[in-house]
Amino acid sequence: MPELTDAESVSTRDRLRAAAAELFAERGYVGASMTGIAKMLGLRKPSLYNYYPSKEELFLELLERSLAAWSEASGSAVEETGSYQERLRTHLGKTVDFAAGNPHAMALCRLAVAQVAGEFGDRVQAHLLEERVDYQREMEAFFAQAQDAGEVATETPEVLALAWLTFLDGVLTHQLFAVGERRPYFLDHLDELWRLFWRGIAAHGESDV
Amino acid sequence: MPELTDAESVSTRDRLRAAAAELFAERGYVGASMTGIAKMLGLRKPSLYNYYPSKEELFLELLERSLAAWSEASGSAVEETGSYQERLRTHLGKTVDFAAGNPHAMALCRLAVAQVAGEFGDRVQAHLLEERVDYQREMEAFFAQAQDAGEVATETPEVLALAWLTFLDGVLTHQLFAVGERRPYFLDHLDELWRLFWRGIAAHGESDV
DNA sequence: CCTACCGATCGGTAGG
DNA sequence: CCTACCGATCGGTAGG
Repeated sequence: MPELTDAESVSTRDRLRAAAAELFAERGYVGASMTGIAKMLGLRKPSLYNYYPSKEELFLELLERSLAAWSEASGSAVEETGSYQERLRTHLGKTVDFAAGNPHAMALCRLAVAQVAGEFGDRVQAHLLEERVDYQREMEAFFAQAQDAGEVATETPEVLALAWLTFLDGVLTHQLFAVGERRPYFLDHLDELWRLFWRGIAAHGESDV
Repeated sequence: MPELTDAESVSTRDRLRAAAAELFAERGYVGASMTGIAKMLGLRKPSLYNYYPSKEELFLELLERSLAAWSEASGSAVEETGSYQERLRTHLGKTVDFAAGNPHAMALCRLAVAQVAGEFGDRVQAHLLEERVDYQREMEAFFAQAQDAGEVATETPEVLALAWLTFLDGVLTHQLFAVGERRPYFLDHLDELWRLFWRGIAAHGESDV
């Protein structure tokens, strides 16, 4: 918990986080050096340690902030208005928009899954997996409600949530491959992809309400 | 192109590749050190340079071999027998089986997308993207045929192939999160996920053949 | 296949 | 916020 001194040092802290997220995303955990991050800010390496006590702490806070920002930006599908179909479509749009606008956040999460080694890597991986399971549970609750409303198929909510995660991960992978493209080409087809997905999980012809 | 001397040195080369793939997968490109790879083989670092002239060449060959093995193991969906639905299901099964049995191959590909820096990183990324586009084109041809046969919906083959890639990437992401689990839990639901996916892209009620 | 070694860079600290 | 520095490790080479 670093203490805040004045407005300027908060601002430097923000710039530090932005630079670090960029370098971690581009080069991986080990490949991003503290010297490299400092250079992006026009500073020398030791100055960074006024803001974060170690590289590990810096990475961990970036990851936590990314997950929190993501979660906030994509909103809770359960709390939207309209049909469950509309709610999920809105949730998808928010999530994709966040990922498009914050490519580093997505890259940090991918990194954290596997490519951070040792005891620290295990902590990071466990943290991420926990968030993922929480999200999965939330979506299971959403699909259970959608099922009660007769909007989705009669598979278990667990399977429906798993199908949603599969679709969402797939879309985000397209985003990952589109780094560098100003206008990712798959975005032009997002709505068609969504419609095909929804058709797969929508309730069958007869309504049972 | 290293020259083969005798049976023993080929075997050491194979062990080197296996060890290197494992360490790259676990720690990323920079995080995996030549010393670390050598230690896994009970050798000293300089000995590795009898087999590969540099770390970059080693990584590149591992990536190419992984892609080739993957491509061979998952087969061409177009060349299977049976309905297009059956062909695609078989293709999915082979791909998932390969990924489950060769987690390092998958990890190397994820690595290569983003976390290899500099000029070498650009080469690697371009190589991978090319393979992906080739695969996408192949699947577009598959879906064009399936459409002629009246098995799939009337979206363009491009969109259908994109939907397939989305589904497949999503499934492989589940696999990525399941590293360490002896029996990835999502595999128990693979067939249900497949059915929901197929329902989304299958031809609508009336047949137009 | 090894020992010995190269210059460069790593995360982090001391001290101001 | 800096200079100066720590021991460790990096990819790679020389020479045998």
